[in-house]
Amino acid sequence: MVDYFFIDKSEMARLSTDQIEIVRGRFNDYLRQQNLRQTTERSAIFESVYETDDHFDADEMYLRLREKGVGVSRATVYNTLELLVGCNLVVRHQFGNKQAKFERSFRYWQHDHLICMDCNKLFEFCDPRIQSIRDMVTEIFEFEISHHSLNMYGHCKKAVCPDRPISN
Amino acid sequence: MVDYFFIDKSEMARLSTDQIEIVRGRFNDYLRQQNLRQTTERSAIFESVYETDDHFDADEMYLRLREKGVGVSRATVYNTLELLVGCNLVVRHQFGNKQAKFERSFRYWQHDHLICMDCNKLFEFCDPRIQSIRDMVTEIFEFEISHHSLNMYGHCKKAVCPDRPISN
DNA sequence: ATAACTGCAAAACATTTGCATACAG
DNA sequence: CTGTATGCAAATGTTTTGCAGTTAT
Repeated sequence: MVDYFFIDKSEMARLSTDQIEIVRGRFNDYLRQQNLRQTTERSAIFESVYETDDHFDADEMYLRLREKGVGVSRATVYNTLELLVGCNLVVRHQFGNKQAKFERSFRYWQHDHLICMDCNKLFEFCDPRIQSIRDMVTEIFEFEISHHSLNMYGHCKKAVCPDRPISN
Repeated sequence: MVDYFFIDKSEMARLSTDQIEIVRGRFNDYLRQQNLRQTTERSAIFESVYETDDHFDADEMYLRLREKGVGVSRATVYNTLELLVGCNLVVRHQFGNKQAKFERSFRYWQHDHLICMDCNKLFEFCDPRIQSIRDMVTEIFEFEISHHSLNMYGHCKKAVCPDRPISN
């Protein structure tokens, strides 16, 4: 009945070497088209983003790169994430009033998010009705919808949220 | 066919004196219940919020109060908006990565937003399918959804966005 | 060569916090 | 009275910017 509703992470997890090659090609084509340069920093950031499958913020990416011994500045991380968003290889999310989160989007199965307000854990779901809503808004407002964001915020019904951080 | 889909602003615009009285009562009851004080600043902010029908940010509210000769600090505006959100008389929205926007929520018709990426104009709509999605997520993830935010971002299809700011 | 990119540090921006003073209950 | 709330200014956290030096094309 609701198979389609869950996101099967394993199905969209790590990309094969071939697939990464394709995406890398897209990024490089985009840079060329826009007369932007293919620098070692941009490539390193691209690789790191496409190595991971989770949601990350700019600073996490910065630290992740540092740990790997890749010396890039925060400014370059922000700049490159922006470029990746610009060529649709990364999407930017805004959950509540926290800092922006990013997620790679090649072979991205359009999905929305459920956020646990106790532990901040993220769940993904996919409901076909959202597409009908998009279509309706497109028609009625005569808009071209470029993207949407649907976030649900709530509390896990289990007695105690298993991941709730210990506090006051 | 889609009458329900548009928000008729005139239907939910300015509240009558009686209605404001009721909401004011709710705010004061909330303060009492929480052992918080009813200060002139909090009251002034409440009045100003409930006098307006649009979306505003904390700084706009601060300036609006200053203009009216009400001397409150930004800190108090932030604090009081937080209280109003806490007792469900105001909702906080996050559109893109901009600063938080607030909107009064008494006689609030649950609605979602469409944002024009050219001029930042806001449109409101209301689609019953979003409730079905909420119900589904509630059931499947065993969550209690406290609120959601659905924002669509796009471009107006008319040749030129009439409100597009003049720039480069 | 030369225009674009980088790192750094400073700036910008929204929001929060610490603390001395003021005031509601 | 007494504990909260306030205003101010400083601190915070995230993101952007300016600039001198570096590098891809």
